[in-house]
Amino acid sequence: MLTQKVLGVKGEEDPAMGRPKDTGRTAGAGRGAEGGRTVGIKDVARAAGLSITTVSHALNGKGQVSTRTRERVRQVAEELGYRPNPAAQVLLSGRTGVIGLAAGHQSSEPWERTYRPYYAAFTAGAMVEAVDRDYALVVVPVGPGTDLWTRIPMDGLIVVDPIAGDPVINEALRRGLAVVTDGRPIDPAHAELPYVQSDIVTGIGLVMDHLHDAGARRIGLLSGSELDSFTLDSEQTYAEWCTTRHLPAAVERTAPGEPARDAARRLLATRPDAVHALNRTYGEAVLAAAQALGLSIPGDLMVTVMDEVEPGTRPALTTLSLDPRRVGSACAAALIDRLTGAEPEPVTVPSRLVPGESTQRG
Amino acid sequence: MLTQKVLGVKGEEDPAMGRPKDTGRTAGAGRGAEGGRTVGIKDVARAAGLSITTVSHALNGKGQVSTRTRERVRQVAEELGYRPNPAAQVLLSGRTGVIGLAAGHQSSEPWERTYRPYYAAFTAGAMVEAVDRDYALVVVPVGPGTDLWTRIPMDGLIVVDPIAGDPVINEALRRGLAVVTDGRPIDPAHAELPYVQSDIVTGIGLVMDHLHDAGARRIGLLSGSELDSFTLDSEQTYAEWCTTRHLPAAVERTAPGEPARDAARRLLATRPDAVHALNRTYGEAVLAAAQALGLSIPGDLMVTVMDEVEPGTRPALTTLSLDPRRVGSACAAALIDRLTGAEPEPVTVPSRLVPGESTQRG
DNA sequence: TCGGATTCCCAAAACCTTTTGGGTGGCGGA
DNA sequence: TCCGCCACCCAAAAGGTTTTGGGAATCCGA
Repeated sequence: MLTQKVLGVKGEEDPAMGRPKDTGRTAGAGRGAEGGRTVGIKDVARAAGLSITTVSHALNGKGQVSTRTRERVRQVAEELGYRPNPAAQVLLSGRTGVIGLAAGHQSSEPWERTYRPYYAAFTAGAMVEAVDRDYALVVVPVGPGTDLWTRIPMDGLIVVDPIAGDPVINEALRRGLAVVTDGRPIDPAHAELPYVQSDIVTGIGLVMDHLHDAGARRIGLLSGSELDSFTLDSEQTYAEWCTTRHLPAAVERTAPGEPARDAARRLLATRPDAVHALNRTYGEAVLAAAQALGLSIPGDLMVTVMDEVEPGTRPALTTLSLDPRRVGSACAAALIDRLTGAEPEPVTVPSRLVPGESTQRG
Repeated sequence: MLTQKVLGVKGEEDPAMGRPKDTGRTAGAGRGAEGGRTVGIKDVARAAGLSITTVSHALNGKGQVSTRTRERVRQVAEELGYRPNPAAQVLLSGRTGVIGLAAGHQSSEPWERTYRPYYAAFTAGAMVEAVDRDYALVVVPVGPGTDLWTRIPMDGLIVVDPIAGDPVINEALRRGLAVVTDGRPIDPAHAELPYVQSDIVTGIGLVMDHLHDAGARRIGLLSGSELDSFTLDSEQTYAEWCTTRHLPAAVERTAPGEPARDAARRLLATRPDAVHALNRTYGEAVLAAAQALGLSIPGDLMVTVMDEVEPGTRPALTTLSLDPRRVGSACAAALIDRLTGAEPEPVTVPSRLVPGESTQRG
């Protein structure tokens, strides 16, 4: 009886399918040099015996065109397979319907970040929001010597973690693009830009309180060399927290190009009983350095990290999660608000603490 | 001593930064209705007292222009902040430097898939490949009633899991776009398209052998309602495997719109001792249905699933992983080959089996 | 039959750049 | 002195669409 089903599966299939033995070679279509030029509105007009104007009006429901003519134009256009050239429409209207997402720091290997969970989730959130509002999102690489993005038409740009004097922002503004940033712009020249930020102040507070409650008294911070608001605010909030509690503070930063593990080693040399790391890489570096020193976790050292966790899973390291999907969504919303004339609402997205084993003593 | 460091951090910062108390309101720039129109090549020509032609030549290093003039043009253009309008360049050259990635089936909620790990990894792979070869990647939503993607200029399109008579492919071809698919095109009309595919035949073989080695003799397959090559090839390979081994086969499909759990229940009613599920959702549905029946895993029922696992982690469910990043990369490469005149190499990306607890008896 | 209002349609400008195919003036050689 | 060549530059077309500002019929009432 089971076998019957399988036969059924085999038999009732579309006859079109065959085993994949054919090679996937290239086809004929395309705007190549071959015969078939694309059919333009001009061709439709000629075929219908009408003017270009009338065809345009008929197709777009704009001007005064008799119903009969309108219908005939539709018919002819359909037969010819006419499709308006998007590039021409963009040139004319100035509106592309595309917003860009600048991925990658000027200061770092641009694409390394793409793989990171934060970017992936951010992108997904921004994409959905954009599409909901009838925009497409193009993720563009930026970085030293990468000007590809300037050659692709777009209406606005989302810049993640802007830095002081951010060249991408400057170039975008010069081009007349609307700009929204994820993270407060550091540069005073960009202070007027709309932005979305994660609630780092509260988030760092959550982490520190959590560690403190777990018994930590010498909490170190492993930070980065990038001067974005996330890093700066994290460091500052951390410092204020320590000062308020009259507890010692130790910040260590990875120099540009330096392996995170070296910075982690330096930090552990200050003998902290807990460390908060500003991203996953740094967190792993702390773990590695701790292991090299024979420190047990969480017994000798508690570790927390800024990272993204899959919803519903429990991370090994206690994690401060920034909800990047919501941040991305908010960025896209703000940018599109700006493009459509609405005043973007300043947004602060709350972060949440996901406890893991790395801070659970006993 | 620890405290000193913190003071250092607070003190040596760029004076530009301040606490984030200012609201992120909108700025002034933009091509809005306000005064500042964008400066075009015409403005540069006028300012330099030259013709448009000469300016263009000077800026692009094309025609015969004296070094002195060339330099002066550069100077003026810089001062005016001239940037060529990408839309005009696209209209003229016909080349956008953008390739699209169609996300979502015509038959399914378009965005549901975006969140899936497969898409995320696929996108990342395609994006990196595209950028390496000086193309940008725009992820466009497709689905019933979604024609947004047709309005954005691009040179080619990657279609994931094409179905019979795929409307996206047809529309793309009609527009003269180059098309590459992830998964062999089902429709005979698209048989000539270049494609990249995962090695499903080998992959299913791995899964079935693995289950068989673990003692399974009545292996069921939980499949989907989409008629793409992934589904079809999986089912067919599965059926052939069962036939060759003279073992019973049971395939159950979720009807469109039907909760996966119902199909899983139907499948378990055939009393299999192992089930392979064609995606994560289906795998979870099998687990849920098994639990409802009081079946223990892997004791009473072994479960395998097609899914992506983070490299270096061990999944709970034994997983057939398709290496979507490589697939995405190969798709982008093939598409760009096609655009640049090269003949795309047909590619088959191997899949790998990652054993988990769900098939380890004893 | 004429004027005016309608109805339907069209020519041309505009969007911005690149490229083609000259055109102009100066210089050297004859 | 004249011719040809060279160096430098430019006008105009092309690319495909939308929109502006009419223009030519047609129809109605007077």
